[in-house]
Amino acid sequence: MAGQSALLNDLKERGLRVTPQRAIILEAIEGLSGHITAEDIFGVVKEVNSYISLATVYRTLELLKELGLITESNMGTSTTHYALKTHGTHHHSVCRACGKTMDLPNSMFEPMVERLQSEFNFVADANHMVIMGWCECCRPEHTHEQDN
Amino acid sequence: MAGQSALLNDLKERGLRVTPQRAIILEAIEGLSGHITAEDIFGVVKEVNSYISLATVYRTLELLKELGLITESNMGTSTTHYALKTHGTHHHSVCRACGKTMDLPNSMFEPMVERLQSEFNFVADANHMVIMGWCECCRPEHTHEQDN
DNA sequence: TTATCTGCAAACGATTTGCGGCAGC
DNA sequence: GCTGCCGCAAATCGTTTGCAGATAA
Repeated sequence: MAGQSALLNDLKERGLRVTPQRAIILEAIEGLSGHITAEDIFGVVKEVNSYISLATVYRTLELLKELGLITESNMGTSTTHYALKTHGTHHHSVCRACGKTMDLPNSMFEPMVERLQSEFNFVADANHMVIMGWCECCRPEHTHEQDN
Repeated sequence: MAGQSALLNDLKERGLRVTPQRAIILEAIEGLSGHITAEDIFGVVKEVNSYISLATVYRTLELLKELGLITESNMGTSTTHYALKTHGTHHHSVCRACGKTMDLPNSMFEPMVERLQSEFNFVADANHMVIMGWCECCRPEHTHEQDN
């Protein structure tokens, strides 16, 4: 909508080449909000130009990761999910049984993040944390025995 | 040392076959403490009997997972790490830069786990959580801009 | 005996890479 | 025109699976 993608400007500033492929891929990433996979991006990209290869999508994701513009997260599947850093700080729960995900507010994690910092000198990557577990519907029996 | 592995007894009780392969694999898992990979186990197993295949290691891990005797976790690499449920409740921080891991006490997460349960009806898998971030030595600049 | 387990090797899905050609700058 | 980028196809890595033979119960 802004005519020029914010990510694209970032590339220019750093002296990297702005190619049509990169423009299309970056636009796809900005269009698909939330946590997306390389295949999600590839799907959108193909509709714009079917000659762009999946390898280029991966290479661009790798680049954006290095530039610190996107974050990677593992949602419990074999596929890596990506999200824009600007997507805002929030987190996810993923049900191990049914796979359902929920958004969790940052406030849920703030106290823990602060304690990690003050007590362990560890700066948690508090952008897109993923907590595995079981949702309301899928609670198994062996979740009670957590008291050792 | 105990003559009979606890895991092995569990298999028997459930009417599953106790094969030499399983005995060797279970012993290896109990011998290697902490978070281990399929290859770690395979390495130990091979020294006892070099004919046991990696596929059997994976099949046994799958079985133990189904029985709820081990937990799986993703430590930020492409390789899955496994740990005995009896290993005790504790968690890990993993540095995205240098890969260093630290053990974190359960107390660090308890308040959060309780809030997840009471406010979201979500039972977190609070056995071996992994928090990605940056350790003392590797703190990058872009960890300061977390105030949106 | 017989259902379960095994080894092997091939299949798998996600991701990476080598290479020759192409195109931003 | 140089260098960085691309598409392609093959390689990689961790993990899974089909099958036919072996073996615990």
